[in-house]
Amino acid sequence: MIDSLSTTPTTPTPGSPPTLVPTSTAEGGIDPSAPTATRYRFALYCRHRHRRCRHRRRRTRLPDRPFFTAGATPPGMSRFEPVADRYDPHAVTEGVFEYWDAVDAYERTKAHRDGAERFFFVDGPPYTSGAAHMGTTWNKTLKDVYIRYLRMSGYDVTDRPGYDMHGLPIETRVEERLGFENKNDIEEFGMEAFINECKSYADEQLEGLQEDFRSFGVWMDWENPYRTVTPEYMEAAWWAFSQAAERGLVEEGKRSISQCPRCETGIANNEVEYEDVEDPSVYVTFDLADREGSLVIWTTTPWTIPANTFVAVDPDLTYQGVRAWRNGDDGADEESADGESVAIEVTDGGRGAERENEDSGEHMDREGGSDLLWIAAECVEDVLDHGGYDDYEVVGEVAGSEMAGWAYDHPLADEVPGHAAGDGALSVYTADYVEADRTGLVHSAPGHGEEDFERGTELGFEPFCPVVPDGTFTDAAGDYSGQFVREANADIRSDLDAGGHLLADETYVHSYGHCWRCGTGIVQIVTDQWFIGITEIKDELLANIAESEWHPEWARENRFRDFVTNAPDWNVSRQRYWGIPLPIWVPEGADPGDLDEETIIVSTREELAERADQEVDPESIDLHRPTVDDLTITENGTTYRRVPDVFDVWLDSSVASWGTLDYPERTEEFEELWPADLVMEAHDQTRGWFWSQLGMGSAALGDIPYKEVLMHGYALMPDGRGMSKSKGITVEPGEVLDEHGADAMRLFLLSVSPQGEDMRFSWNETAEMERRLNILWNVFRFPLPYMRIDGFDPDETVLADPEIEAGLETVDRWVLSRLQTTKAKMTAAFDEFRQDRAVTALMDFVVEDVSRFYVQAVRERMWNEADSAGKRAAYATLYRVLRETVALIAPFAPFVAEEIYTTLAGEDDYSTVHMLDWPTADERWRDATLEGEMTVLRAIEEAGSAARQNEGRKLRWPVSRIVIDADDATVAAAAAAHRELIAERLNAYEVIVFGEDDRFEELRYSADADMSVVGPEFGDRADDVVGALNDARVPERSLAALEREVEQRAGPPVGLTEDMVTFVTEPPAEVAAAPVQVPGEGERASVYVDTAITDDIEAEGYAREVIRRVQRMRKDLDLDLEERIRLAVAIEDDRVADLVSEHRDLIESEVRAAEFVDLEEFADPDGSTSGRREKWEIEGVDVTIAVEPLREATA
RNA sequence: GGGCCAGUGGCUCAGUCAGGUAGAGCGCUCGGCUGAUAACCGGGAAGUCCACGGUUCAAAUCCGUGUUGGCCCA
Repeated sequence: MIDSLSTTPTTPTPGSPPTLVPTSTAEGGIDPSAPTATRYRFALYCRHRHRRCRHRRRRTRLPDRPFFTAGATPPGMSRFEPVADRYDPHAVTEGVFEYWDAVDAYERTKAHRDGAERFFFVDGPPYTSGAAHMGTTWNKTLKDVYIRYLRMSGYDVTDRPGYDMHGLPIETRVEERLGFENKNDIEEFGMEAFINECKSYADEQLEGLQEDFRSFGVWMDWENPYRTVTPEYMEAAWWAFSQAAERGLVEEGKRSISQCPRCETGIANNEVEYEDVEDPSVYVTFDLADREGSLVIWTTTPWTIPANTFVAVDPDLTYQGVRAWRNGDDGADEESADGESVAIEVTDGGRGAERENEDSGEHMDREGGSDLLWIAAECVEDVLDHGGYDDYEVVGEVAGSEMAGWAYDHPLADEVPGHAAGDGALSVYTADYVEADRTGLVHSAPGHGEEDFERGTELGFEPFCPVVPDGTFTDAAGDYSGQFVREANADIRSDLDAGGHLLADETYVHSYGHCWRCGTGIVQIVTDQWFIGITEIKDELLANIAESEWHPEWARENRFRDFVTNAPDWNVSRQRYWGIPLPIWVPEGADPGDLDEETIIVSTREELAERADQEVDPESIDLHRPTVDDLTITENGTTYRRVPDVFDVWLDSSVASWGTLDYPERTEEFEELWPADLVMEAHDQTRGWFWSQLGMGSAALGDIPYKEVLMHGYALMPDGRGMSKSKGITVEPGEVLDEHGADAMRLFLLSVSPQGEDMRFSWNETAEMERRLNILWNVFRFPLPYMRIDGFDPDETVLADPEIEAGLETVDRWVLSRLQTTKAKMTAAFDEFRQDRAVTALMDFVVEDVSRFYVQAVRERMWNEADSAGKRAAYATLYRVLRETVALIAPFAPFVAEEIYTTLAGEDDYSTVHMLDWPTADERWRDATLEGEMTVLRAIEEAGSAARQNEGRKLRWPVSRIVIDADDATVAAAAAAHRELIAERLNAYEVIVFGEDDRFEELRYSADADMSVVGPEFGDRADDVVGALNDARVPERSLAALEREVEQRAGPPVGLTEDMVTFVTEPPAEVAAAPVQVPGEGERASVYVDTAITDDIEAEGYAREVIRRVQRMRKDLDLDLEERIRLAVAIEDDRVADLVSEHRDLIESEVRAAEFVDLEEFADPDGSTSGRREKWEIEGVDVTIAVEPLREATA
């Protein structure tokens, strides 16, 4: 089955350069050596958007096409080759899938870590029904990112995926498919045929899941998953069960269990799903046998009354005997005895009240108009309201303990003649499950309820259960024989009513258990089942919990510990077909109920072959039913037959930690690796796999099977609702892949905390991730043309070379330092299972630091044609940044990482990015001071930008000077240290910094007057004083200086105080100001931008306007980067023309103009052929620009 | 019915452990840039920190009650 998915691996070419699919087509239409051709990289790229590309991907991989072979392209050709203009996730994914196939990337990556320290990860097996939903997708993506990270960190990681393929869910799916209604249909169809159907169904689903997981780039061992249906896996379960049996933990016996009447099998507590349903809510009177009056009980399951055996009371509760009567013609909601009006809440719309009216005569007759009822004291009024009584008086009061022993008559004695009787039955007992709720007396049927069963066993009652596994009454139920229990409710209620025992008949909405698969309401019955005695080793379980480390920690300490503390014995037997058969053989004809002592529990196929009476080949036997059903064992004259049950499917996955290692068939890996280093599942698995593994591991091996747990949450809808396939409330992973691609989807899923909290899926955020990948793409493709033109060789031009290092500029050192900090942050985040923080750190680095700052800062250097130390240093820096960034993003976005890596990598590099070591912070390149300074500098830049903007001065126009007036020494030092950079970023001729000791002396201060203070203070002088205040400009921010100034104007004495004025800073004319907000520190400086225009500024401004337009035209003409042009610029303003001509050299070099001529000299004055002529308006001046490529013009 | 987790601008979340002027990205809006160009940069508006009560000089943060959502249990 798995084989059908396998591919013939291409023989790896050792040392072959990592080239993507070459860009020529099979037809050879394009010369791959032509460096400027804009060709698409992926020869077999499929443009239509398909749901999942995987099928086609497989088919298109044709090994006979030579260009699929790694290394087919001449070495070096693919390095720095042009890439698509825009990040196209589908194209990238397609190409990378093909590349991975071509070079066997996965196999090589694993082989690369052969012999390294082992890391034992165990995959929690998804159940094979249905496709991967968002939750499974999130789960597998998380597993993938950690496996990839661990591999890059040097571990040899086990990555065998698993599939949970047995069990009731698949049986019910197959039953639906075949149109079956119950077990009978299966028996008629034939067990073997049915099991085969189940197997093919599970296989089909498995295939779909495998393809789903691959489609978003999960790298696990898809060729070799563990499957719970294989003989070796089933043997792992047998072995474990036999180990538990050896410890004496396997028991058989009667238990009250939850039974699904449709599936006709017992189900585990954790398979019961609770749903709100409307049930009968009846108050029933049990007439006392040896004294006057009745006990009142309440139940929502009238069908359990035939099995009533005793009534339970709380020994410490006070019970009252009350004589109650009805007025006869009143409704139910009259006044109660104490005169207070009581509202009666009935959910049946008052039918109870009507009935009471009709029947009241009967009660009146029987009890002379009143009833004597025994009820817990605090429940009296409530019960009487429900019963429609109008008044009452208390005639007796006893403690519950005193009621013990009171006998009563079975209320359905006539209908159920075989009811429990004798030996102390039908009387009152104390029990700890009684509460002062409803009536305070509890109808107890040890043949049904779990607590009733336990208390009944204590009291020595043989459980009376007149119900068979399909939920129908047996003959023991008398009149109700053959009826389905819930359907008998109506008859039972009317019989109770007829007998005068129905005090109130209402309905009640409450949550009630249902079968997790088919949704049928469960019935609680007592049957013979097999158990693992978990409760016997509860202390050990709790102790073993402490051996595991959980993320988040509260998951273990609260949720899991509570669950384990309350866990009952594990009912592992199911009366079904599609599962691992119980390896239990019992003596033929032995009585069920006490079999533990005489059973044979087989642990392996080998053992089965040895002990079975029939010929068995341990190599080939299929352990499923019905094969094993026919095998008998005869020893010491006794013949043993297998019990027909199969295991609870939870037992299957509980043995995964050794089943995945094929233990006990193979022992070596188990001995080396067990227990698991890490498991990773959603929080529903506290009751599921985390629990079942703990139980089975402890029972069989005395140990918890995993050391570390990452417990993540559920995938929710964008609006916070839970997803539900049946209700059509889902976000389908396939849709997200189509819309945004695998990398963006993964990045979103991984950007959410994996620690216990639910994830709301967000289309917006996923789109945002795609956008950020596009930014990464742009950052990556930006230097490629320059690197190519300049023949940059990353193996020669390296940072380690002192000459290169000498050429590094501040921004280079800064971005390298930021890279180190980012690596350190990411590693720390990964190590505490917060890969979401790692994503954030990386994306911030790429977007904020590299794209928004570094690339902007180095553009000029790269564009310069001349070779320089600075340019080479920039190449080396950006190359290093990109190479490491791509390694850092590889676990998260494996496709785009590969695409970028293969473009950057050379012959000596690994063939896939995923073979790289996880980059670690190199302290040599880390400079915390520089990072701090640059934070300040960027704040200054922002302030400068804001100031420019306020003045309407574009960045293209230089400013004469920028003044930074810092409030503290750190900021002043940072600004002073990077004057040049600030000048460059803000396009200023000069940057002046003032610190604490000296101030920007051109500043003046004015003051705003507070009229509410100044007015009353100065009376009729107020106008003069305020006038003077408004005009005053003082060189320092002091009250004294202000006062002197004001006194000069308004005449002394003035006497200003602090509360009268607010100082306002007044920069000189044409100087714009803005505050500098340093992140995390607040306002630390002011920036002043002098926007006065000079001839120099105007000249350069116009020149840059011209340059920009010429560049635009080059672009429009689709000229190559290096193409020389002939240029003409005609400016219809002589003054401006003169100014611009001052910068002729600048223009020539910036736009690569080889000839600067007059418009008339153009070969084609219209610019309609090779060149272009356009008229622009720059700051109100008309400018005509003509451009033509020199090559064409001279041709 | 009980337990655990969560609730912060329109959206997604940080900040809560350790109380001290509420932050980011997206979106919106205004502007800028222009050989990264369907990209990029800057400014701005936008918050009852789920509600109520308590502790405190001071609460998004600590405590209590309630409420909404998710998971688990009965």
